[in-house]
Amino acid sequence: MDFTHQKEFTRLLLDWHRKENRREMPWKGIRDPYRIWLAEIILQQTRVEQGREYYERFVEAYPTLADLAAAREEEVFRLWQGLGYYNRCRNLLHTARELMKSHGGVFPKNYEELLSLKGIGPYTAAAIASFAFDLPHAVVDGNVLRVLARYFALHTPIDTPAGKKYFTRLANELIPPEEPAIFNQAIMDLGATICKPQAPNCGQCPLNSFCKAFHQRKQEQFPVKLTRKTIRERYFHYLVCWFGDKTIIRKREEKDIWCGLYEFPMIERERLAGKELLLEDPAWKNLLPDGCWELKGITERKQQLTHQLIHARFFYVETTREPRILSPQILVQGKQLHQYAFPGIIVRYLHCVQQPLLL
DNA sequence: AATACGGGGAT
DNA sequence: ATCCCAGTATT
Repeated sequence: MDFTHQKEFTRLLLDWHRKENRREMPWKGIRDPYRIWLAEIILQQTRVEQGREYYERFVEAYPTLADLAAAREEEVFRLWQGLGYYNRCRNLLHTARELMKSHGGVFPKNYEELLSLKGIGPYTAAAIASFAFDLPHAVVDGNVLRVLARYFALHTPIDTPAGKKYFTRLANELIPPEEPAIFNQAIMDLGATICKPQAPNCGQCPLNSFCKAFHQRKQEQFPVKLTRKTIRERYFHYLVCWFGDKTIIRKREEKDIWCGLYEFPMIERERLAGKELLLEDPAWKNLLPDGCWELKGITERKQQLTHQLIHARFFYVETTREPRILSPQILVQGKQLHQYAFPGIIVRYLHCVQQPLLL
């Protein structure tokens, strides 16, 4: 590959990082691979400010890999509640246990073995390899893609496997083998603080004298993406059935959104449905024996996900007889609900509507 | 190669 | 509303 001003890129970036502001983060500069790993998993597709408190929470609850591996899954998911991308949480625990069981509780010290672990992809493997072990692997995240696409004015789309490979190879040409961690830290800091997605601060960018996109005043046109978007609309109907101070929940195990979280008995339909149709459905009818229940209220909420818009309708019902639970449903007390992790749409519903029952 | 997977902040 | 965030797994 032939790129102009490669040498200047690395030199100016490191010079800038040596003197300029660095964002303060609890995981910055640490060498413990466990905590680096934990931070990187939390930060996948997550803003630093959103992830920070989750990191603190996890370090407090599980100071070491062994502590995390020994934790109950329900508890770990409860700590993760609200962060999104819940497979990260499942893989986190899986890999913690895998490391304790098959690796003597020690992180592998090379890129390939790190990459083979569940939940660790190219970015996270490079982050652990460089930050914990000083290995010369360049991280390639959204910041890096943007900085490189602009500096070299590269039209290669960043959101394809081929594009990722292309930018990864470039980043690995630029990284100085003697201080990979500093380089990785610096390029992400630059992307986050100066080479921002919108309205980049090119005027005070340390690289502006060699930045090809800036020279063309086209910095906003990079990076190039193959935009595609289809939003699916879904209609969830929840039965919030109270028998005294107890209600029914179940864990979402299917391969779908919110896998691993809990929810109320739910019927999905092509469109919003009324109580007449839903209460005829065997799934709910069997839970509510004739004549001993009463519908007390209906609440609607929406939640926008990346590729789905969820319309939820909550049916608040009280019964005078104990519902006939079918596995994997469970009957829990309202005051125990806080032990389980729920999707945001349910958390907000409970918070606003069901306060007295939760105490 | 395309798609799914969350939730929140910034504009 | 739209974009994007210290990405990864699956099909």
